[in-house]
Amino acid sequence: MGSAERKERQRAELREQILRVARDMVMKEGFGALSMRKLADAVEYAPATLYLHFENRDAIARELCVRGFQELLAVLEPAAACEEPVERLSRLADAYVTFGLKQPETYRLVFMEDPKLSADLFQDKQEGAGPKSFAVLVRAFESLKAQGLTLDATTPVRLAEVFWAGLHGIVSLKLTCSGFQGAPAEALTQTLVASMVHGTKPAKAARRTR
Amino acid sequence: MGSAERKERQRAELREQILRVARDMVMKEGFGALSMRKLADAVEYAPATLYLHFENRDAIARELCVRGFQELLAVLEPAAACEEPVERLSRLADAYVTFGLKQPETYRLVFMEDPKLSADLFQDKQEGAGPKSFAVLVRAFESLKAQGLTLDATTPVRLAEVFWAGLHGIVSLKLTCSGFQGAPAEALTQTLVASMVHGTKPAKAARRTR
DNA sequence: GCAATAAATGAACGGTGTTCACAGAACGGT
DNA sequence: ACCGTTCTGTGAACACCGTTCATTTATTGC
Repeated sequence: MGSAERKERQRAELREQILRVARDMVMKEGFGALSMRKLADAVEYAPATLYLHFENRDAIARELCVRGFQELLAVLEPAAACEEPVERLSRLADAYVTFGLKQPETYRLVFMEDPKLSADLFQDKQEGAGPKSFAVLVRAFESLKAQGLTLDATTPVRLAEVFWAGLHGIVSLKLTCSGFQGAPAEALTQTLVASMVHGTKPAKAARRTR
Repeated sequence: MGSAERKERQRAELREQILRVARDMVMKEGFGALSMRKLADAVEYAPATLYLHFENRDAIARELCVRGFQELLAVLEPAAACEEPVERLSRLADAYVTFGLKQPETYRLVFMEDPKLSADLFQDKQEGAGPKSFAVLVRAFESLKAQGLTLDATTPVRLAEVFWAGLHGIVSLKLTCSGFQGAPAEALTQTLVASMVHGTKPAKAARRTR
C-alpha cells in the first residue's frame, strides 16, 4: 500500500534532481544558457517530461530564485550575530558582497534578471528569505540608532533600504560594468558602511575605508 | 563623381534608421524582445540585410548602449551646473534616478544586461559618456570635500564610486524587485545624499530626507 | 491477466540568430 | 552602348529555442 507514497517520493526526487542540475547549469553558464532541451538532456529525459514537473522555464527559474535567496540569507545570518553594531553592519555588508561576487550568476538570476522572477521573493513577510534578510538589516540600523550613530531624521527601515541599494549597486556594477569602479569591492563596501554611520565616533569605520 | 558620397550617405541613413527603429523596440518592449527578424520587418528589409550594417545583434545593442549613456549624460549635465555642492549632488542624484525610472528598458540595456555590452562604455577616458558622467560626480565630491563635507579619509573618486553604486542600486532594485523597497525612489535618493554628506551642518540635506 | 491510471515521449509549431550562395542594380571604363 | 566589376539585397537553409499534444509505455489496483 505504500506505493503511492513511494511514487510521490520518486516524483519529488526527480523534481529535485531537475532543480539540482538546473542550478549547476545556471551557476556555470548563467540563466540565459539554461535551456529546457539541454536540461532535459542532462537529466536524461525528454524535454516534454520537464513540463510534468514545472509549468515552464520560468517556474524553474523562480524556484532557483527562492533557493538562491535562501543561500544569501544563510550567509547573512552569521554576520548578524555580531554584537557591536558598526562591526555587525560591516560584516553584513562583506557577507552580502562576497556572496554576490562568488555566485555571480545566482545573484544575477535573483536580483537582476526579470521582475517576474523576483516579485514573489519579497512577499510572505513571515517566511520568505527576502523579508527575513531585510529584517536583519533593519535590526542592525535599529542598534545603530540606539547608539545615536545614524541620521537623526531617518528611520532604520529607510536606512536599511538605502544600504541594501548601496550593496546591490556595488555588486551589480561589478558584475555588469566590471571596468567601471576602480576600487575593489571590499573597499567600496567599507566606504559605504562608513558613509551610513553618522555621529560622534566613526573613527573605527572610517579607518577601514583606506 | 559625387555618387560615391551619396551612396555613403544612403548607407549611413539606413544604418541610422535601423538604430532608430531598434531603439523604439527596445524602449517599448525591452532588449529581450528585440529580434533581428522583427527589426528587419519593421525597416522593410530582409533579415540578412541587417548584417550588412551590423556584425550581429550585439553590435546593435552596443550602439544603443553608448547612445543611451549619452542621453543619461545629457540629463546629468544641467544638474552639474548647480553651484552649491550639496544641492548639486542632490540634483545629480534626482536626475540620474529619474532617468532610470523614466527609461527603464534603456537603463536595463546599458547597466544591467550583459557585461559584453557595457564593457566599452567606460573606456576612452576622454570622449566616452561613461567617464564623462563619472567625472561629473567626482567633481561634485571634490567641491564637497573642499567644504569639509565628506568623510575625511576617503577620496572624492572613491566617494563618487560608492555614490554611483547607491544610485544604481536604487534604480535597479526598483526596476527588478519592485516590491522590495517601500519608500519612493526620490526619498531613497535623498537619504543616500544625506548619508554621504558628512560634517558640520548636514541640516539642509537631512531635512529633505523626510 | 486486465482495465485504469500515471509517466514519458516523438513529433510538430512557431519562433530565434546567423550564414551563404545567388540575383539584381549601379557603377566606371572603354 | 556595352561590359565587367562592385556593392546591395535576398531566400533558403542550419541549428537552436520553449512549448504543446496525441500517442506510447510503464505501473498500479483489482
